[in-house]
Amino acid sequence: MEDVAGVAADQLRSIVERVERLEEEKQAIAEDIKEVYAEAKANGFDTKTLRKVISLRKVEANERQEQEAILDLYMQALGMVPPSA
Amino acid sequence: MEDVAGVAADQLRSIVERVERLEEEKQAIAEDIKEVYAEAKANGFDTKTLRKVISLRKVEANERQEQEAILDLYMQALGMVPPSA
Amino acid sequence: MEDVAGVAADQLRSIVERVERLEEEKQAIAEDIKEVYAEAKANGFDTKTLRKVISLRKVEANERQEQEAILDLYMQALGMVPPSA
Amino acid sequence: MEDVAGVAADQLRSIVERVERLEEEKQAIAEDIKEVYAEAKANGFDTKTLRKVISLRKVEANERQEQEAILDLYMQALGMVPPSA
DNA sequence: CACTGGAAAATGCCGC
DNA sequence: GCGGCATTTTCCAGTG
Repeated sequence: MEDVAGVAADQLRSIVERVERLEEEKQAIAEDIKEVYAEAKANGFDTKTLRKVISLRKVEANERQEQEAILDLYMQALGMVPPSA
Repeated sequence: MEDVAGVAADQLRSIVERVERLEEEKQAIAEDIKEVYAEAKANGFDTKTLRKVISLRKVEANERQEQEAILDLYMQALGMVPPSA
Repeated sequence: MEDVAGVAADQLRSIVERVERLEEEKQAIAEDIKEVYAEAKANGFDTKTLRKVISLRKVEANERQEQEAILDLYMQALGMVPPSA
Repeated sequence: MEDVAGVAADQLRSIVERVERLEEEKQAIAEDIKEVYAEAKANGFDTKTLRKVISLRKVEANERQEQEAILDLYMQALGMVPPSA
């Protein structure tokens, strides 16, 4: 018989490590972002406004994406192929 | 001069792009994490418990940090320097 | 009927008042806490360290809770029921 | 000699206990507020909008207060007494 | 698909 | 007055 519990334990350890590793990376990037804002502030930019601008751009990007998705849908319905991806 | 309405447009663009790039990376990592959980689930692990385990480990690490921080404070109060960093 | 623009005005007023009342109480307590710290400072205590001590105690309590929560999860996973509450 | 360290320890304990007690009360009130929102939600109100309304009222209250403060200032400058408080 | 719980963002506060 | 930190609020993903 295989060492079932041992295998599960190994898997578990692997999962936990992978997640923790990824979360560390994510955290590191979050800190990079904070640094960018700090630098921007040091250069006289208002971070609150900056955040709002970036947030707005994200919303617009989402909307654009949705519109493209709808467009693709229509094109598929018409038997047309989408431009690229 | 490249200023538009009194702000350095180039700088602004650079900041926005850097933040957006970093946020994309962050998002990509978040998706990687989701994949790990999905795979774990497919292998029979209970994701809720997994998340709790990882959360607990984080809390424990956090407590260790807090203890160190307070130790440093005590040492400062006693006029001792904390050991290097 | 007391509805204005489709909403129950009386109910709305009641909700808003209750929340605002509670927020006032909360704020009052926050000020009490500040007073305690101010008094402590006046008696020669270092507030930063005090805050850290209290914070650490909170983290410890929190970890205990997390451990109990995960224990419950394990017991559930093993088909055992947690001991009442 | 008085038991200096002992006295300080007593004071410290007292401070910590008072703060923790107050924070518990604050937390209890926070939970009451959540309950009010939950109840409101159960009655069909949109909590996000409710929060916004209450937030707006708070801002307006602040503004009113500031205006009154200015008014008091002017009245003092003119040798007039403020109405009550 | 609504709800709960946890992560992220925003705000306010304290100390320097 | 500002920078960092803690709290609070908001948002979003996961769950049932």
